Amino acid sequence: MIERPKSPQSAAAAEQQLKEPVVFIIDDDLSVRRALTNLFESVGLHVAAFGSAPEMLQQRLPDVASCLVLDIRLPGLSGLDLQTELAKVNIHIPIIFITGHGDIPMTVRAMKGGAVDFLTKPFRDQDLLDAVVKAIEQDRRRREVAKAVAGLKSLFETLTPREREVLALVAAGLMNKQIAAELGLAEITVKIHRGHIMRKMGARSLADLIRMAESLGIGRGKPMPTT
Amino acid sequence: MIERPKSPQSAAAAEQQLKEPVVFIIDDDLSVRRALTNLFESVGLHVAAFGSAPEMLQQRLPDVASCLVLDIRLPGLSGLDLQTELAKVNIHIPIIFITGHGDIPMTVRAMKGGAVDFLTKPFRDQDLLDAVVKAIEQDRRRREVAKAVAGLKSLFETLTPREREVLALVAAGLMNKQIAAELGLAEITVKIHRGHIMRKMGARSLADLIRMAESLGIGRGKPMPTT
DNA sequence: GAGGAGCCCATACGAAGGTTTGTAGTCGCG
DNA sequence: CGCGACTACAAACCTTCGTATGGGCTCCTC
Repeated sequence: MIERPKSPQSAAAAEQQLKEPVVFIIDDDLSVRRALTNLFESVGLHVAAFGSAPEMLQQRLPDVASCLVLDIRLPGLSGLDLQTELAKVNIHIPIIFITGHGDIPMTVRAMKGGAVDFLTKPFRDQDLLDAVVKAIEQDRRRREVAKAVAGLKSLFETLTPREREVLALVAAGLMNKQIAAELGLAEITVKIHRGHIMRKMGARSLADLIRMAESLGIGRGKPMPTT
Repeated sequence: MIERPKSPQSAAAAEQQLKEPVVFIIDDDLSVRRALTNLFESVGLHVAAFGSAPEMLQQRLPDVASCLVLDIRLPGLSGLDLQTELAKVNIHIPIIFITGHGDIPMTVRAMKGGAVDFLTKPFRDQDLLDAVVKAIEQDRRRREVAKAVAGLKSLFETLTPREREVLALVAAGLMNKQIAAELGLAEITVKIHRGHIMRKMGARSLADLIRMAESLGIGRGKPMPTT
């Protein structure tokens, strides 16, 4: 459950394994990569630059707030394609597109796909920096929420099947005797399950438990769009 | 609390006061308005068309699912400006932009501002219809949620100041005796307030009440981005 | 085949939640 | 000034919750 890779395979991802945000760059033009790298490093941001999408996809993405500065026009897998791919694999890194020759449909598709910003060359360095800072902050918040939910999920998984059933009915607001009837149990049994649930979930009050269940999409909530 | 206007002041808004969705159109070109109106009416959608933004702003917007098809280039108040204005006044109608001469920055601004879609002329009728249908569905869902929250709010407003304090602490998961201590009351008094709260809010269980409090941003929730 | 996990239940008891009935003080308003 | 609201509390009573102790069953694994 707790896994912590100790042998980083990529130099790029390795050095900022800790907590510093990282800006990923994908651009097939080396001089652009260099310029962007310099720009970001000049404000103290860590950078990992790649010449193509596949190069980046091979990497183990570090578990820190990050964003991706992406040229929309790339040989092979285009920027938009990469955006689609990442979404498919459930990687939600915020993307900032840059392009020299973009058009409106491309822009619309990118923004609909959740892009943070879309800049046309030439752009002001400051605009890109602003977008990057904003994107990283957004990713940081997203990761916070995701981590919290993941924590809840792992707690939930320590529950036995029966306990999960009981939890669902508790979250629905039924009384112990109603839950017992529903599941064909004695009330005392429900109480015991309930006690286990509270302890395992680390809930300090019913209000707590209800909110946890809500976050997990149990009882009355609709399933979350995942991490 | 229940208000239902019976004297519609605008013909346009009047005829679909009931439940049919409405497509608003703003375009300074009469022929475009006509064409779009025909297009939408041909698929059974109600339409209200205007030649400029102020014309529409004067209207009483009907309380039904709707969307706005907006030319980005308008004399006076531009489409983007209107989008900004509407956001300021807390009107969240989904907007579909259409334009003949758009550029990417405009597109980005529009999409960042929450636009549903951004079409460039010439576009396929079907694309516009798809966008409109999607936008209306989105608005319908938003209105549902907003209505539910508004209902909760009006219930909450029937609570006395003291009852609200108690509710907050209940939602935080405190026991009656703790709430009593916190507020300098006897436990029995808290129980009585609690009973009133349950009845006034129409909560059928504590789980119910907790979720209501959550929706209202009470206890542990963060304030919602409003309606 | 001993141990553990998961499930079920009884008895017993104390703690917490909730209602009813009745009392009482303060305020503001018509 | 009387009435209604909001507030607060007590006594009495019942329900619901929660836990502890102890017992029993099945299934699976080491």
